[in-house]
Amino acid sequence: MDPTFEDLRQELKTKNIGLSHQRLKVLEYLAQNRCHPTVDQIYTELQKDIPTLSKTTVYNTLRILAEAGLVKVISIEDKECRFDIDTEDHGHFKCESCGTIFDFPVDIDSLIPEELSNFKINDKNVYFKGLCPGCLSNKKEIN
Amino acid sequence: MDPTFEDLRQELKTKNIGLSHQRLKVLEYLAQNRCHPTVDQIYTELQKDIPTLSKTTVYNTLRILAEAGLVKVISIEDKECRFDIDTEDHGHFKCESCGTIFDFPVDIDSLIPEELSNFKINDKNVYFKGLCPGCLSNKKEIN
DNA sequence: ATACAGAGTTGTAATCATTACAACACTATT
DNA sequence: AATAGTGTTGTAATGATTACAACTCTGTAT
Ligand SMILES: [Mn+2]
Ligand SMILES: [Mn+2]
Ligand SMILES: [Zn+2]
Ligand SMILES: [Zn+2]
Repeated sequence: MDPTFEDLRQELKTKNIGLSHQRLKVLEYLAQNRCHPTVDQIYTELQKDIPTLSKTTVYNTLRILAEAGLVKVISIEDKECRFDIDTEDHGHFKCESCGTIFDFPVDIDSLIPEELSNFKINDKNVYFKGLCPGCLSNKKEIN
Repeated sequence: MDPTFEDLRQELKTKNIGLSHQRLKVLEYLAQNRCHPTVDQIYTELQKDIPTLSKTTVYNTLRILAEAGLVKVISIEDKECRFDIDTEDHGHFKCESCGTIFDFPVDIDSLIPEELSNFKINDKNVYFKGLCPGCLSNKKEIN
């Protein structure tokens, strides 16, 4: 189900978006690191490969990919966006202790109420916050 | 169901939070303006009553109220927080054209999957984005 | 009354992610 | 070689939020 890097490359071509080296690298990074990275993580990692990379390019690329529907922007809070190559509907759980963001399945469409029948829905988000099992057991050990 | 201003005042007292003039005004504003205002909206409006009001105080107050569970912070995106006096579970729809945030009912608990049974959930959010009926019909008129 | 402590408020400066913008590089076409 | 178009880069601006130190207010102990 998860699209391969090649699938994504093909989709860019279809949408007439130039296949620059930097764009492909950002896309590849997202395809291989499905941990919902921040701009800074992407930038810092790719800089190892592309020493001249500019953070502006990362921002530009992510905006283009998001507009093309290839990545989803996740704004759980933090005023620091995260990016998800998985654009299928699913929920996110952010651990308030370790910061990890977990995916979980959600049948979002089943909860659209009658009241929204006259609205045009473009984007659906479900996210929870709390503590993950790992951090919960760490806490127990301390007590 | 909606708590009155007096209920809220009482709850502050119970939680040993000082009932300063500024705090009560912020609380009152939120109780009377259920449009999910921004810090700036709250600040600008209250300044008419309290000319010496500082924006820092608004930030401080909202943090205290949020920590006490009296208001809910909504971070739909925009890197501009909004505040909701309604802390019961419900969904939010943000119109991408006029910016209005609508409430809608959601049975959030019904969609918590098995996979999260070992997680401690502190905060649940559902929000959609798109176009509201008003903006949709405006668009039709133009075409 | 005076002094003192604690809580709350205020204004200013810092922080930090994001955006704007202009110069530069790269590629293809004439 | 000149030109145009696209993409990249670095720097400066923006804007919400936070840090911080000075000030005010109120109640209490001396
Ligand atoms: Mn995800
Ligand atoms: Mn609401
Ligand atoms: Zn954790
Ligand atoms: Zn609208």
